Amino acid sequence: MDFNEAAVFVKVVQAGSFSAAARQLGLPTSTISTRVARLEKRLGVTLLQRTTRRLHLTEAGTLYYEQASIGLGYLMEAEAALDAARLQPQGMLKVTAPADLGDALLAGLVKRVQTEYPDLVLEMLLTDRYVDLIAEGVDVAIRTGELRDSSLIAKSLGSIQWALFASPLYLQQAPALEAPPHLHAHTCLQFTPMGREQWLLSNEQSEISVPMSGRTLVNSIGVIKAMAENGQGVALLPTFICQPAQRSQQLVRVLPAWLGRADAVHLVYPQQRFMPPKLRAFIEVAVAELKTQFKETL
Amino acid sequence: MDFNEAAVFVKVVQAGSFSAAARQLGLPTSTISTRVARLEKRLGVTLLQRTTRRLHLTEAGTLYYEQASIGLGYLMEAEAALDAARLQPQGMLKVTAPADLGDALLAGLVKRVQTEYPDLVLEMLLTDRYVDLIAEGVDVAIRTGELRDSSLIAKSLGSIQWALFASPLYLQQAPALEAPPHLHAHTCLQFTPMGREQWLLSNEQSEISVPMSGRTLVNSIGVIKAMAENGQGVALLPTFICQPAQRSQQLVRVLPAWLGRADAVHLVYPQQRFMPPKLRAFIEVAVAELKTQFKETL
DNA sequence: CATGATTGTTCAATTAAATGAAAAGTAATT
DNA sequence: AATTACTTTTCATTTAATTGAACAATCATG
Repeated sequence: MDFNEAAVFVKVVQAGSFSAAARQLGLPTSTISTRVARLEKRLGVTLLQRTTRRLHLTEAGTLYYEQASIGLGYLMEAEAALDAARLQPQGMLKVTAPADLGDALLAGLVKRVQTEYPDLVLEMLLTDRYVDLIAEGVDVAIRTGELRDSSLIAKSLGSIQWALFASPLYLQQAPALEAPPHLHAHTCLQFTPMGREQWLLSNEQSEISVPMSGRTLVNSIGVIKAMAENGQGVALLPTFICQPAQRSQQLVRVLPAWLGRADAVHLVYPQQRFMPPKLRAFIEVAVAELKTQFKETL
Repeated sequence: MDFNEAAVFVKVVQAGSFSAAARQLGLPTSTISTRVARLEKRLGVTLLQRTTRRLHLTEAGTLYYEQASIGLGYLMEAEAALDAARLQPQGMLKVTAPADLGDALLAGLVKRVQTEYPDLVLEMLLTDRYVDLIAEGVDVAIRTGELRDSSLIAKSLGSIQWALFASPLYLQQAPALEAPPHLHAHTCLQFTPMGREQWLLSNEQSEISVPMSGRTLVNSIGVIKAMAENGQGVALLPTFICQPAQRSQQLVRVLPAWLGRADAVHLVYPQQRFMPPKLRAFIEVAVAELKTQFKETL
């Protein structure tokens, strides 16, 4: 079954002659002649009666032409629809990110992307579990930490710096906190994925492991931040998330010379032959927006 | 633009894998792979995301598939419609014939054709003028006399024998009519297309030309026959047309040893690669029916 | 964990299609 | 009536597509 023969036949009918069809299709007349003849042979009917320098569609030709031309219209429509979609970023883009990346950060990202590309629809999938992008039909992920899947393309966004925070009220009432070992005398608000046993802190000279009592563990950075603001203890949190609370003096840095770990942040997406415009658009905006939020990776 | 690529792509989607599509299409997997890749390159988009031994239709792929599969459906429908039409004679068949071939003969022909092929619709174009079959969209002609267009296929039906007829009543009252020269004493009812000047008559030994007075000329065989039956004169008419009148003794042969000309009769139709079923059916029945009506050609 | 089966991709050899040129036929123009 | 222009068809040469085989990766089975 060769649909290109049908396409040539339909064009011949529309153009009124083999020669005119050849000109319109940019093909030699011998190609037109051969393809129509081949179609007639394959179908076992005469579609065009051709003598006296003129063509006459046979009844079979008319029957075939009516259906075939509609079909070809759809096929061309299919390509036109793709062309239209390609020229501007539009449609649904599905993004996955860690649930605790920070509401303000994600809200800001969505706002900026959709301001620049009004036709884009974003579906954010915030989850702590590993997401298989291809299997789940997710276009792009924001991932922190070490990357697992080497078949994906990764684009660095910087890194998340963790640091110690507490409220001024808490610090007024609490024992002195002048070095990391003093933390064992304080209420430590632990982020469960960070680990239950210890906090690793470092300064320019050294690194220290502070054992944790494990009394307060929450797997939500937002809840831990709120508890810290309420004076319920000392928290180890991403610095970029606490910046607004620092400005309003609800939180202050504790032991500022000592830092938690730094987690790399990447955009990751599947390798594919042709980059969809909406994905390219999203990546461009996300990089511009998020690089300002995270610590520059050295 | 290569629609066969689209067909392969659509089949891959429907089958769920390249390998399954290859089996269903009877093509090697390398052909499937190459054609889909070529389609993606030509369209400039990724239609299928293919990793981990599974396929995922991209959004572009979905967009394209929806339209393309409808289009291909129409194209296959076009072929199916032709297949159905080919298997039984049906539809309109346009036949041209001389206007004066005889109502009974033509009525009989139409009746027999349509009895044997109930789905055939016959349009009879009875005319004296030359009909260009292809230009006028006529499928087949019954032609008498010498053929003009050698590009048509001709199938002999026999020949029309012209002979002298008159009513018994006329002959009772008229002068003796025992040899062709006696005709000048009679009223000769002339069929204009036969010629205005003379009647050519022949027997086994010789041929004679009888000059005509030209007083009664009509270009309708039916009218001449009716006049002869009314006793208005002697007519030179096709024998097959007069057989019923002979049986009822309204007409009798005059000078039976002397005959007019014999006109060959043919079915003629355009040469074409594939004989439409309805034309083949008509020819078969027309030959069977008409050969019994005309004198067998030696 | 090793093996076999299945997937999709790539490449050199084979096969098929496309093409330019020429031919035959017809219509339009001079 | 002769010439020119245009049509469609055919064929040898050129070009492109198809294919079998091999490869790499993954899944299912023992």
